[in-house]
Amino acid sequence: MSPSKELVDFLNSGHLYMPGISIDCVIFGFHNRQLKVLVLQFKSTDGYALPGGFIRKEEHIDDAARRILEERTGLKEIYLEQFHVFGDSERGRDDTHRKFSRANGIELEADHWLLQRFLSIGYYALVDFSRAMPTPDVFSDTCQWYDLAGLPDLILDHNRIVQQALETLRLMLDNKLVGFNLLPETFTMNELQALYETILDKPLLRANFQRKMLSLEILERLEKKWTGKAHKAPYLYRFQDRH
Amino acid sequence: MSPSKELVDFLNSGHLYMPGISIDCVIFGFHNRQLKVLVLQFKSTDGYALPGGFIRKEEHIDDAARRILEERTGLKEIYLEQFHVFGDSERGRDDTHRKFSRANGIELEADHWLLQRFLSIGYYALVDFSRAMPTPDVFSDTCQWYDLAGLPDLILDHNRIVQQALETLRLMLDNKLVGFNLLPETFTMNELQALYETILDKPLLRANFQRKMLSLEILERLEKKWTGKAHKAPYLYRFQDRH
DNA sequence: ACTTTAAGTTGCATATTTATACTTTAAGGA
DNA sequence: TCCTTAAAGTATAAATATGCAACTTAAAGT
Repeated sequence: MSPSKELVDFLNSGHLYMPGISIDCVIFGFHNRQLKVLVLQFKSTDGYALPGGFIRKEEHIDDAARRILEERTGLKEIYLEQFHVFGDSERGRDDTHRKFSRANGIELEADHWLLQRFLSIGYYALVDFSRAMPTPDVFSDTCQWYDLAGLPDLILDHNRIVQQALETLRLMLDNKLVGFNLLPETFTMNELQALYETILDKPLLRANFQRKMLSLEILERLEKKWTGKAHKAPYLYRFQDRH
Repeated sequence: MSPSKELVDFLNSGHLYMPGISIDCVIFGFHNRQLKVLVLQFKSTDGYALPGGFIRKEEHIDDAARRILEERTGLKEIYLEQFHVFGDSERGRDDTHRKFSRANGIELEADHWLLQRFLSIGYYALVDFSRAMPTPDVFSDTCQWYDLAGLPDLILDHNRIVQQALETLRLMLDNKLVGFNLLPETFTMNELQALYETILDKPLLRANFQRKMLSLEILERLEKKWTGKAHKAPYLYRFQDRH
């Protein structure tokens, strides 16, 4: 098979980026009581990977992460946070990139920029599942949501990166109180509780959860939501604008 | 002035390291109810900087940080943790390194490896003030403890790096419970409380602090300490060996 | 109307945290 | 010797938070 122009251009674009450093994004979504993560599937190979990319020579690393997030989801102004640098000494020196290129019609030179050791800065993002538009990059067939529990084997240390992102998210849930992009604009108390239960992976008591959330005074109660169900209608809530 | 051999060797050693990435260490100590930080003063200039260094091409980033820590303090097996990557797009592109080299007798070429943009991975370490042996590197006149409150102006964004290390330390104090290298082998409850008060920068109630610490079951109570003071003698404590 | 169901709320026992008071002990001085 | 002082150690009370269960409310089906 003959290589695509986009692939050739990319493989020749090493001079645009900081060498030896990449960014990988763990993009969390929430749907049907399940945490989801965006995963790419490479063209012509069976490799799965986190959305990632490189840092332009004149670009702030946070801007690079935001750019990558927007390219994969179309979303801007999302909660996005750096959580760890992955720096094994042999990281990226396996044959992942060589195999991918070969499967797409290009044999990489031994000193190609993609074949060197790479550090990766991990970022995690929380996005509204219903608003994200998963978009493959030019090297991928698909960009899809996967249940956290049903993730495929990912390349390199990407499974570990997801794991550590999740641990960081759990820690942050107690401390910060993330300006929750994981839910749509308005939501019921039940939906919020389901999100917490999914992230923390443990059941919470309904009465206590409600009391706690309301006492934090970060929620705004709106009109009731019509459900059509044979029971009392729940209120809708929205996160208060932070000054 | 003619440049030293060490300096020349170092300036020619760029090929040994990952390009564009450095490590900066915020090394905390504790003495006289004050948090201290190790700071280097460059030779022949008035520049102050955090101990830092570069990552060898085949070195895990955590090993690099440990190596730098040991070179500056002589200490091994210290609590050391990565806390943030600093990645402004212009970071390292100012004239800090050029001025330093010029003051020491070397004019850097425009494309010298030290003059490019650098990311820096921030690590913080907690060390026993009394056991550390501050040791300047070949580019520094002194390596000294400075009170956190009385830090000089540091190069680049190093003051901000210290600030963020401190914030991370405060957060971790609640969650983890850091295997405290900041104190000597044995200490009184009062000394431990003073440390907490200094890190958190707020007073704590003596009675409650004692109860809390003892309930954690991480302390071992030893014999009493003779103070010669006109009051009850305090017990000495030690952190329990972890399994 | 009566039933079913889930939302919203309330009460209370228990646990944890915060604040205050009391007891103990080492040393100094009358 | 005995009283005083000061800080360590301990106990108690008050205020909050959490766990658990029950009660009330409202929307829709029968």
